Amino acid sequence: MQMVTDACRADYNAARLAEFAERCHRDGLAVTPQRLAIIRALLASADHPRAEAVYNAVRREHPHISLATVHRTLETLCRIGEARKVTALHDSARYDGNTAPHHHVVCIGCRRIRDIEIPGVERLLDGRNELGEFRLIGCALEVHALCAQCQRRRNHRRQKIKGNN
Amino acid sequence: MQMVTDACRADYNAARLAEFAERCHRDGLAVTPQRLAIIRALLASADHPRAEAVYNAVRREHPHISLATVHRTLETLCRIGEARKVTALHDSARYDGNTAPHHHVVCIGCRRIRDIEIPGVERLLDGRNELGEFRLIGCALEVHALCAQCQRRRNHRRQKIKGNN
DNA sequence: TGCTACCTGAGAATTATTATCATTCATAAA
DNA sequence: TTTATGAATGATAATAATTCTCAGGTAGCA
Repeated sequence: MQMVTDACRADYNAARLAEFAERCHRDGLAVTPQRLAIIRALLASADHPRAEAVYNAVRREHPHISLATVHRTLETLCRIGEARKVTALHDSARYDGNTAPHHHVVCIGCRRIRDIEIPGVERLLDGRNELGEFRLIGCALEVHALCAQCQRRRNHRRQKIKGNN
Repeated sequence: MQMVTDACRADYNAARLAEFAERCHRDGLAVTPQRLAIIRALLASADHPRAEAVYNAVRREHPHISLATVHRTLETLCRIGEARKVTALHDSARYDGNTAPHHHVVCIGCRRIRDIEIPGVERLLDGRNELGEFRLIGCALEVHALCAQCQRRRNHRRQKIKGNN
């Protein structure tokens, strides 16, 4: 596992950059030096940085870059599928009075949440040594879906990739 | 599924309130009208409300309650296990340049994130009709664990339930 | 090279949450 | 029942993360 040499990683990152540029052209997005620097910083970081960490990394090359640009660009990268937001679909904390073990379905359109029981999720983690020195506490499965209402809505006005950046 | 009558639900909620009061006494927490109102509002809401929604519900009975109290109390409920935070362990968005399908381990102590491959998660969702009118997009499994460093730290200064509320 | 729409930087605005602190109150002991 | 005391609350300030606004700049195309 993780037998990735530096050369291999460099090749992968170069491929990802090319893919990014290509996708930008396809979607009518400009390939700016800032965007390139931000995706490079993201690819270079082994952890899962927050916007500010990316900002600090990029600032070494682009001392005048704005934090707002980093936020905007990271969201753009997620929208076009060149990055993922690790943390949840919600910008504020949601609470659940149901203390029985269960999971959640979240509508990626309206962000509504519904409980769902999915037996066997915990069992997938049994005897997995990838956890290494981590001691397992529990897990939460977030199912991403589109509710009926949002399906209809999307079918009408098809959302454009370009969005409001 | 969901053949829960109103009477049944009322019984359950009453039991949960009693459980809450008992747990407060055990942990040295005061059973205040505000706390009772907040847990009642949480139990009564079918969705997964944010703090402000709970605030608006509780305000009907307690017009003078403070939003800060609602935030504090919801966190307290989570701490003592009478509620769950649906959304993630992080207060700010984390981004991941790895676009290959994978999941995440999060340390509940230091909030560090690590990628993990867990085959078969998606398969658990195949042919599940609980999704109903939701159209499946994907899913994200967040494994909660304690990293080696945080395990050592916790063994030293054992965390107390009462916290700093 | 010039046009144009998109992108960026700067900073204000917004939103969510937490901290501070004086006052009030729940609890338990007298 | 009264009283003492530490904890909880309300009001508000502070902080933190993110988004908005808009003037000026630049990528990409003709």
